[in-house]
Amino acid sequence: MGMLNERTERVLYAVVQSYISTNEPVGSRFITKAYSFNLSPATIRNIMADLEESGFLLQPHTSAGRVPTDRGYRFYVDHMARQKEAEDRFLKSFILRLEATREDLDGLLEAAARTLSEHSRYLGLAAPMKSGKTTLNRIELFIYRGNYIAVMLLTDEGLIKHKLIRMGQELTPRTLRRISEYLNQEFSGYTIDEIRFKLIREMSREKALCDILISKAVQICREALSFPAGDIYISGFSDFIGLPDFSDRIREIAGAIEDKHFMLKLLEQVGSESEDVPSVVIGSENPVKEMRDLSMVVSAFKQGGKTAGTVGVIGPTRMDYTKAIVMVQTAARFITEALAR
Amino acid sequence: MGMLNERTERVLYAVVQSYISTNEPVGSRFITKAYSFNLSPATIRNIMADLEESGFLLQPHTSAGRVPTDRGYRFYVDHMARQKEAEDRFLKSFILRLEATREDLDGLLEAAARTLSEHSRYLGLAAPMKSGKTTLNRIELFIYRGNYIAVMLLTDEGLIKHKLIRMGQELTPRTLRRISEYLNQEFSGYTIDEIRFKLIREMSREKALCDILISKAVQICREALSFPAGDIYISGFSDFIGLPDFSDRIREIAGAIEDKHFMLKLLEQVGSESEDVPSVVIGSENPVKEMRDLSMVVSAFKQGGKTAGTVGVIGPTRMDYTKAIVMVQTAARFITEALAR
DNA sequence: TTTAGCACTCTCGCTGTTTGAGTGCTAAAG
DNA sequence: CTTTAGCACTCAAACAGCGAGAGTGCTAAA
Repeated sequence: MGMLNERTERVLYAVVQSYISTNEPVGSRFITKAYSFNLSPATIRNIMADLEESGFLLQPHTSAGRVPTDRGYRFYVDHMARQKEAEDRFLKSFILRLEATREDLDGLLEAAARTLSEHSRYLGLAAPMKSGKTTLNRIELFIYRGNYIAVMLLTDEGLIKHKLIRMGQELTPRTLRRISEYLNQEFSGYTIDEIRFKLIREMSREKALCDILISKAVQICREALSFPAGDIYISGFSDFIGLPDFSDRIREIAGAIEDKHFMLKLLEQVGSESEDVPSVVIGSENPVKEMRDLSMVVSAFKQGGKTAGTVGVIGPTRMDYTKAIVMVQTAARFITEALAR
Repeated sequence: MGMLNERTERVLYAVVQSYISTNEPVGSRFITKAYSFNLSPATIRNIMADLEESGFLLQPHTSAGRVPTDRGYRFYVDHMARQKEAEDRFLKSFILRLEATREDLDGLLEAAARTLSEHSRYLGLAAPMKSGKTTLNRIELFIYRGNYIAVMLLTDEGLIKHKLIRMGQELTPRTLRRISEYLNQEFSGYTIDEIRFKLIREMSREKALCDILISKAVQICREALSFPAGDIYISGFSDFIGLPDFSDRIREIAGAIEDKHFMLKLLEQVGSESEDVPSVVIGSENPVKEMRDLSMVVSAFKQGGKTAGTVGVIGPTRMDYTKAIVMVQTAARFITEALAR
């Protein structure tokens, strides 16, 4: 599997790199020149034929150059050496950008997605952990315009949500305060999922108790927790869609990207396994079939030891993996660090 | 200007309608058949030649059918009769959809944009009034994780914003409450713009007073008001971009749409004049040059007599104006009504 | 094992041709 | 004076044929 002799490997690298930057099938002659092999085109052809046989390359048609297969990219990614200098240059502008936005998690993630996309020209992504896993720090309630209640949820992770709830009748400030105290006492420190669970139990008990106050509280909390899908920041749409790779299928891909729910699930599925180093999913490896000819580089960022969300990049299979990996990794690290402060 | 004889007008309508639905240049023969004129193609040709001379139609090339000019669309829009039945059908599903989301303004607008785009297959837009014009209902502060303050701003219009602010040192709950009281007393009932103005005055006075409390308060308020551009809900990206009209220029258009700041300014510029009936901007009439071959239908919705925001649709110049106008109008009315409750 | 040489294949761009839709004009008919 | 039939004309789009060029695989010599 990982067994290619030195020379063959070099040829594979050359093909991948060249194809990544030009998007043109690459021929034997070109390789000898551009990568200064001391070999004749014929020899390269033999090597390429071998590489094709073992599934790392393929020809779009008989008289064209070779193009990497997904497997070829995979080999490239798994064996390539890190480019240190790219990292440094990127790191600087990245930190510069993010440092400027000392906001809450949302602001940070939005900036991350944008920076990622601007530097890569691919699609930049950032999303906090599925909100169910976040733990509630506290919940605040106010009366608003008589018969509405404004709810503000704060989580330990810096995520903030608000919601307006319409009430049947008006509540006095005093009742509201009591409700608020009850909710905080009962639910602070639990994750949203746990709270949802507890709420269900509470609902049944509540009937028995017939305590109107608690009933109201539970009702408010239920409504407040009925979030829409969850946040995800996506940036770089236009550059991405302008890429020559998808001149057909634009519609389809645009549709997938616009569906935030879908993207979130995608991130979640791919990012789950990642540890310190970003995970790379190449074309056909993608579990989601709509994404079969796209690649993703995704990494998780943490807070207090726990995974707190994901950042990443989506691009064509011929994306610049070296750069993408470095960028995503830097981004994840930086966010982790920023959250730790 | 509005002087075309009955018959000529009918021909113009036929061309516009046909072109809107097929996106193909329309010929004389086709018109006679499809719209059952009791005239020969030759006659129609003469009429069309007249229409071309007066600038309502043009030929893409000599041997092709005619296509409406922007002026042609304009005439069509200004003179067309309302289609009552389309309205009713749309109204029902629209209300159904929006009724389900009894949320705050944000939720309402998002639903509106989506409904608009789904029913039109164009780009659906919805945005609240520029936040500077909204009036502050109240401001709430809490301590969060020691050295952060969570700020929640509520406006009279149902707009809610939150922000996390990092403080140099920790504040006691008591100080915070006093700050909060000060801010509410000082700023409630003013518009955000006014508050910004007052803040500047306060800043200078503050130096003289040397009151640390007020100083802190002002600082917090300043930070809290440093919003990003403002919200706008855009929906239907993928359908829109898949339209055959922009198969080239996709990149450019996608770029413009992605730039929310730009879109917001666009809406503001176009929507300002609209009263009860949506305003229609056709292609070259657009003040913004990037949008010169797109059309927009925009309407404002109100709250308490004042304009509270805008909804609209963007499509190709050959968009279905009848439908778009009815839809946008219904949407605006419905939102106005929903806000009144 | 490498390489030169050669025949072969296939895309791409160019050219010319045909087809068909649609026009404008003219002259006859209403 | 208006409408219409007829006809010549124009042009885009579709198609076929062709040559050039890039790239290959194979064979035989170095």
